[in-house]
Amino acid sequence: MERLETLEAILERLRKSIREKGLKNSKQREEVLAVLYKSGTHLSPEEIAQQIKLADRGASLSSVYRLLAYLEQEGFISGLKTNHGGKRYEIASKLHHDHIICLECGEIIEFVDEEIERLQLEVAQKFGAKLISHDMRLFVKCEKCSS
Amino acid sequence: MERLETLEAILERLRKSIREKGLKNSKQREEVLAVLYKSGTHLSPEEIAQQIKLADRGASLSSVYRLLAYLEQEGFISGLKTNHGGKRYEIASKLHHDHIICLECGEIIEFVDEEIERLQLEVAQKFGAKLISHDMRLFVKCEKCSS
DNA sequence: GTATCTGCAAATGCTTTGCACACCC
DNA sequence: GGGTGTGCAAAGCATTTGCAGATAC
Repeated sequence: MERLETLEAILERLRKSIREKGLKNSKQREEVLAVLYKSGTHLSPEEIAQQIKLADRGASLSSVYRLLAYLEQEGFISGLKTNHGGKRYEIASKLHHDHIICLECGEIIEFVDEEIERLQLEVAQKFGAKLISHDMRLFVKCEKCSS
Repeated sequence: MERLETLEAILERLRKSIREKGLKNSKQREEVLAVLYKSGTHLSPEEIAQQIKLADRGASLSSVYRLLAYLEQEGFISGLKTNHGGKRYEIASKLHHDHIICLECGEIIEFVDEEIERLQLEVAQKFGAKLISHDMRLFVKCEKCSS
């Protein structure tokens, strides 16, 4: 999925947001965001901690959990519940998309279906409501797991 | 949401399915199903164990987990991951539906759009996957909250 | 300087598993 | 009677929390 911003632009937004809240920045916080940006996929907290360990002196798993919670709350990343293992995270600065999740191996596929998007708008209208956002997950048995 | 079957009919299906697999029935297994049928809502494993305790001699929490896993796999019930706490279960014998949720007042509207259902099947197929189930929530500002 | 952030280890919450006994077919 | 099912207690994971020391502003 293509990106909407450069990593540097996102980090600038992060720094500004931290400053405005009177918080303090840290290398670890930026690293978590950078790792998610570079990977482009959905990573588990464990995987993120591993990646940072490679790139740098590292971040403890508990810090990664704390940082992820903060970054998600601030809208820099978004979490996704899987059926296999725990939550996974991805950078929020991507084009809108929905998810297909394999119930057996946990693989995640991103997709957009314009027709469904249009129908969702219609459904909301039919009930006199204004559509703000949506969350759609298709749970499947993927190609690999079927063979 | 209205029910499609009586409890007795579901229990009959369960007994048949158990027989065909060469398994053995148990009071606890039927109780789990009965509790979910009667409640009509989403219950946690803990709540289910509590309910059975009241109605009967009870079932241990670990058995409830085992029974829920079996019943879900066999399609008698369906699990739902919540944001806080663990999984919750509901009887599968309800009409399928999705949810429209108002971000302001929290109102929940149930709906089904056959066209979207069809497209979801198509999307999964396009990726070579077999659709098992889906979860779709439309977040809106409802009619009342807009005026 | 001081409030926030970090790492560690222990605690927590939900779920699963090993084992001995109970029960259904 | 033999194979399933059950309850109990212990183990397993993912996640959270308390605390002492490190660090950013």
